[in-house]
Amino acid sequence: MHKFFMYIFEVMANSKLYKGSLNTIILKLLEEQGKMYGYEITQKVKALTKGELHITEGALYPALHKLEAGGLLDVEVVKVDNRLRKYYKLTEAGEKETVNRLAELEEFIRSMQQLVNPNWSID
Amino acid sequence: MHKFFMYIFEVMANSKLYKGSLNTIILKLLEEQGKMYGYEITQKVKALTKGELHITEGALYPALHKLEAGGLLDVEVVKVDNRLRKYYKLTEAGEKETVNRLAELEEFIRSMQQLVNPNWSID
DNA sequence: ACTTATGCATAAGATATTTATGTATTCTTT
DNA sequence: AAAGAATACATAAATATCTTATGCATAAGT
Repeated sequence: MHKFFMYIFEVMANSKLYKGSLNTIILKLLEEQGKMYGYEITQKVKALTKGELHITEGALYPALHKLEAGGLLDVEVVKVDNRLRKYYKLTEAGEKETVNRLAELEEFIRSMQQLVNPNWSID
Repeated sequence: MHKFFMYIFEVMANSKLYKGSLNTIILKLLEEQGKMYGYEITQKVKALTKGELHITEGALYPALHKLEAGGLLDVEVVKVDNRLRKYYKLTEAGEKETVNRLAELEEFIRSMQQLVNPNWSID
């Protein structure tokens, strides 16, 4: 792709990822997909959100390591085409935590809609 | 209220405020209400979200000061019952910025729903 | 050959929040 | 009347989460 268009795309794709949502996104994707590796997650998020949300590697990899350290994820290292892939999947604890995080996120979204879209609220 | 029940309430009300959303909440409330003071904002958010979202003072006051310093808010100090109130309202720049922030937030919510609620997505 | 894409990683810096205090007045309950 | 709770502001230290920058290495495209 030409550099100019890449620049344009960069600017367009600069939609904010609200802090705290990354872990929930990771957990949810793993719940759906079974297992994924880091790079795959970044691409999947781009695809699902049509380029709106951009997961940076500097955020993703530390997050994966932390989730693993916290016992929510298991890793399996695989070599494909002479390159490493680290496949992550939910542990049992991870599955339970995913339910909680999703409930929290949905609650947050509901709350935000009450604030932002007050015609839905009672008062 | 008894300390035990306050504790219980504290725990219950511990729903996460995703980082980055506070400024947008402030701007949106001011857009709706015209003018508000800090303490009023904390109470309004509690009321609108039925206790789900809890804006801490340690986050709110610095945020208000920064929005003011950035030219998005104007202040008016009023003495009521021998106590100070600092009423904030949107400047013209603040009104414009509110539109942008709300659009960003709605875009974020849309993206999250695509991720969390994939039955709405195309693929 | 050179660039882009794939795939991992980490460190430094920025930023937004929580937690912990602090001050002071008024209202409510015992 | 005393004590606690609510009202109203504020700030500093600690923590968390992210961006930006950088690094390494292989494969694929141009």
